Amino acid sequence: MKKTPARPSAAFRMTPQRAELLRALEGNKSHPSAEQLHRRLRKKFPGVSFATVYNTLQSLLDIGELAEIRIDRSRARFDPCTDGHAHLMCAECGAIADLSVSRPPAVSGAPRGFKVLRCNIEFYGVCPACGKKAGNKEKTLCQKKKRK
Amino acid sequence: MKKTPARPSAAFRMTPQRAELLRALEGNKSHPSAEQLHRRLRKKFPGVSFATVYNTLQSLLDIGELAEIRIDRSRARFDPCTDGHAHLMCAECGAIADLSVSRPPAVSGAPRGFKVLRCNIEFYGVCPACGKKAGNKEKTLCQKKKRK
DNA sequence: ATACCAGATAAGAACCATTCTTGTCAAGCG
DNA sequence: CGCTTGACAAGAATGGTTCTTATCTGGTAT
Repeated sequence: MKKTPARPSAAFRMTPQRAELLRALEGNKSHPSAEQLHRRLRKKFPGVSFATVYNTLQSLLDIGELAEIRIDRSRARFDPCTDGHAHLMCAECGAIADLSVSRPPAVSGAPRGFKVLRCNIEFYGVCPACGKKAGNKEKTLCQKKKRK
Repeated sequence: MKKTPARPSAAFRMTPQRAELLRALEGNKSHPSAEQLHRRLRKKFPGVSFATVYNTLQSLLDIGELAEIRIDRSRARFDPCTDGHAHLMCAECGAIADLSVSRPPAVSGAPRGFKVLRCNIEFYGVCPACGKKAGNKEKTLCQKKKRK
């Protein structure tokens, strides 16, 4: 007469597609976007749809096995490492690097009664490779770049 | 034979629409979205288009008179105060409050050669009003909320 | 075993903030 | 005055993400 728990508390159900997506994420330090993950997944499962990628990513986010990074204004990026580290993104090529926060920022002016749940720290800059390129080319080419 | 500077170095050209938008922004601590600004602007100029709002906002961003805030994942928010303060957003109602950073975070692991240009610090939480509401209602209602 | 059911998948439509395009207009300058 | 530049309006286009609908599948209860 129970409500048929059936699957143990609706845990993450493993499927071949999901396993491959997990494999693509495991230890991945490149902070891939949904599109990149979809491309990679399609190599093994040519028929896999974008919805499957988004659904799986959402499930992983729900169970806390994945972090969504919003440092890239034009699309979400994902990080299998979920400790609350900071990120540094190259404004030119979009590469994202990890940073560990050894000392959290001290803030003032926090409205009373605001319950803080999470903190994001993001840095924007120019990566070594792009910095080198900028040394050669004129800067005029890099100005209006908004999306990749 | 000069390149006809015409207007003094392409400065920000004032128009009634722009003046009204500036008025809407001046001292505005609510971090409005483009849509909110458009609504407000339409009260005085019913025919004003979204493109005008975006164009003007972009111009203001270009000349550094406005800051774009990305703490709200679903839309850009704007802040007439451009010093690099931090923000705190209520995950329930979307309200954004200001915070001043009295001590910048210390980070390690920064890749060599990365030239840092800018830093964002964002906090997410629950504002006093929503915290009170959550005390009454069940939490089940607030789970899937993604966009307003 | 077999029917059932929750969840997974595929395909594509829908959504929506933002950007782009096109044409028109106004203002400053020569 | 005509030219040039930039503002404006209207709407189309873009593109990442979400939603919908219709199967499919694998574990569970009977």
